[in-house]
Amino acid sequence: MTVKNTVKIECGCFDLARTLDCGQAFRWAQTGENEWHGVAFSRALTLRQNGNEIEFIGTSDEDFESIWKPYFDLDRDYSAVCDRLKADSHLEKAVTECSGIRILKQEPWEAICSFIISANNNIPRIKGIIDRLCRLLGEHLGGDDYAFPTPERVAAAGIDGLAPIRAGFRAKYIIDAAEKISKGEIDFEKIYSSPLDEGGDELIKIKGVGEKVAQCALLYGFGKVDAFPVDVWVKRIMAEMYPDGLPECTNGVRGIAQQYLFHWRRNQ
DNA sequence: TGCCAGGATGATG
DNA sequence: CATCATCATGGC
Repeated sequence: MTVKNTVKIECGCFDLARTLDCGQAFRWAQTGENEWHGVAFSRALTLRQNGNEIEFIGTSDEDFESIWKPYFDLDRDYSAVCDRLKADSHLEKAVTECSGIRILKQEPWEAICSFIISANNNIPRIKGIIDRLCRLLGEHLGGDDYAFPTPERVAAAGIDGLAPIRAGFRAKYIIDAAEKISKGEIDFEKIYSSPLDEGGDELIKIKGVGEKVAQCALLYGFGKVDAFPVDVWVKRIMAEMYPDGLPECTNGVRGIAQQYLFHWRRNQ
């Protein structure tokens, strides 16, 4: 029997607000001055930050180890990663001004679905659509918390069943993803063990998953920290910063660099 | 290549 | 107030 309690950690390079609200995950909401609440892996969690101290409220030691540690990428040395990124004069600004962003390792299906919804969309509405999807089809976890619905539930709902979430033209893509994944047509093990482009090819079998969504899913859903959306990176941000191409220093952690740049640009 | 399919939201004029 | 672009697409 697991006991719910509060787990406290000391962790530098972890800014709760930036990590939870930088456009990589869409299910966290600010509930207080330094307090956030959300659901991942069918578990609700409240987080509080005080300087370097982070409290994980309402979890168990087991869940902290098996779910939240990998979810918040707590075993990665972000100080080392950020130092490496800061060696690049262009990234330095973004990493310094937006310090403390960690890459969340979300559930693969949730990441795929979330980034399908992100196509030609904006963050407030992405959040709204996902919230309605979870309320409509997700398991009720008590209180105001709902799990992200299983692909089976979503597939069963069908395009018409998704009407209330108001996903627009994306509904048919969500259903295609739910169907293919619930039938086992997408080989998750292969994605985990393959090089980036092969994993991307597997994901692109899903309608609504293009090159960029595939890279997002690899980064946020499969922990492939070197994946990043080439188009967004190069054309939007890097074009001004890097007329001569990508900096070498980000090899190995490009996804992390991308997230810092994305958040930095959003705050300009 | 460019546009559009839903539509809400924040930025901007 | 109006108008515009929006984080990741696909089909015409």
